[in-house]
Amino acid sequence: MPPDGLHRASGDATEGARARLLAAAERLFAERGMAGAGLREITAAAGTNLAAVNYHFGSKEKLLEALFTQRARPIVAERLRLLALCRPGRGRPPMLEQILHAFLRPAFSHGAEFGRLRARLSVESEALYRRILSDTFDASTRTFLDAVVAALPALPRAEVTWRFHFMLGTMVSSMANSGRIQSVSDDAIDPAEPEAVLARLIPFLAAGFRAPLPKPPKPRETAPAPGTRPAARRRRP
Amino acid sequence: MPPDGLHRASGDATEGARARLLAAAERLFAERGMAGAGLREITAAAGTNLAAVNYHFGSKEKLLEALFTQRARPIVAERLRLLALCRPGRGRPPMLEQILHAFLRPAFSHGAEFGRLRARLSVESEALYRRILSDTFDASTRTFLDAVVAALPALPRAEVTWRFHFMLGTMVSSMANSGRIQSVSDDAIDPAEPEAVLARLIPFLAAGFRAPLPKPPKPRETAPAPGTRPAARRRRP
DNA sequence: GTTTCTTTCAAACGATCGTTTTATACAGGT
DNA sequence: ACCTGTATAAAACGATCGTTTGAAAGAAAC
Repeated sequence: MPPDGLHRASGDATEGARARLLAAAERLFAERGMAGAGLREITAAAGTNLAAVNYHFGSKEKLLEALFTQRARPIVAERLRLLALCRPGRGRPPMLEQILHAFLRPAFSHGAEFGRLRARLSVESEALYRRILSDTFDASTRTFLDAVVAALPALPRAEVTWRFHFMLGTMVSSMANSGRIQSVSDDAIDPAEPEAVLARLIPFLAAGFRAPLPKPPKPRETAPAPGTRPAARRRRP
Repeated sequence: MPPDGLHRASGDATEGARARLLAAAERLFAERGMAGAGLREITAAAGTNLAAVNYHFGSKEKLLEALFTQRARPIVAERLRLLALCRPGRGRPPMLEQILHAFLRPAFSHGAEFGRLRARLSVESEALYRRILSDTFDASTRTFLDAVVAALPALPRAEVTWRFHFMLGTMVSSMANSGRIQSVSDDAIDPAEPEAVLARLIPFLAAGFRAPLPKPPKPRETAPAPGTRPAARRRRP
């Protein structure tokens, strides 16, 4: 019988199996996906029995939830710590680059496997995965959206929100491909080091955030190019 | 017995089953992933028998390959067509925004499901999936990288390559989340329309591409922020 | 009609899936 | 020793997986 609902959440000496299961699940979920990584493979990599996952966590899905609630906490904490350290620029709000650094650095410096796993969940459409991501990262993300909005007083909040989502996509995709960009281009580009990625990513994103406002929505009919399908069945509310 | 290797590749009147299987696979692969979507679910959605996939395509993986080689061709063709239409700006090379539009528009206007499927494969690490993406899109992508390099003569090619990868990540993530951005922010942000996304995405990316060069690599130890450790696991606090 | 090729169908194949069950080993408290 | 709760072990559960088989249906040519 399992111990209790929290499954001995307090620190213990015999946490070996739990920790090894979390590490193995992090690696294999990131490599093969949630549906692709089997419990037998995970438990074999962790050196435990097959039943260990259901005993310690309750189910495969609960294992993923426990993995996220553990790995995300230090990332979110360091983000907020770095954000609090941001000093204002010449004007009142902190420099945009500082905010972006506080947001992006913890995401890149807490393990590439977890970054790949986050990227996997971010393209998932199942409700469980979207809820896990939302529960673990939405609060701090909203805090940083507010900070970026404050740092860009010339832009309306809606526009900053768009660009913030673009930034999230760039971040997630860079985390997913961290360590392997070899395709397209034979240039020496080796984003294994988080600092090397951030040194290029932050100026790129900061310039994008500071881009002038695009022209307001011209409601004109642009004739779609030949061969393009309508691409969307839009539901009428 | 299957007809032959190409399985009647030429247009035929009785292509109903093949086409319906491709459409159903596109939707379900995008929704549940390659490992998550079963052949029974796909064939049921297509209105065919379970054995139809193995008869018409040979295997589940071959179905995915056939799906990509069919869906990617019009996208790549329209990309190159729009690129050829790009007119030079004041200087010699075409405007960066025109190039980005030629690259991004076909990706967003050829079906949201296929965009989500591309996003799924882009975070996959298995060799088959990376090869499918590489075979279908790498050639045209390299052409556009060259065009962007030519449009930004002040930047070294390596830096443009970094930013091009950032752009690919933003594009893929925006395709994956097309139609559902509702998280983070309650602002009215509805990226169902491709043109609405492009109108915001292209200025954002163009400004990022035109960002000044980041400071050259500080070759020595820059003291990392306190508390941040280089991605390793840490001991009990 | 028959013959031949193509496509569809129902059924089954072995393998693997997540989960559960049953039993066993090992603690510490009394 | 005895009991009690915790952790691991091996085996089996039913379900689903991708694939294959062999027969039946359909279509066109003769």
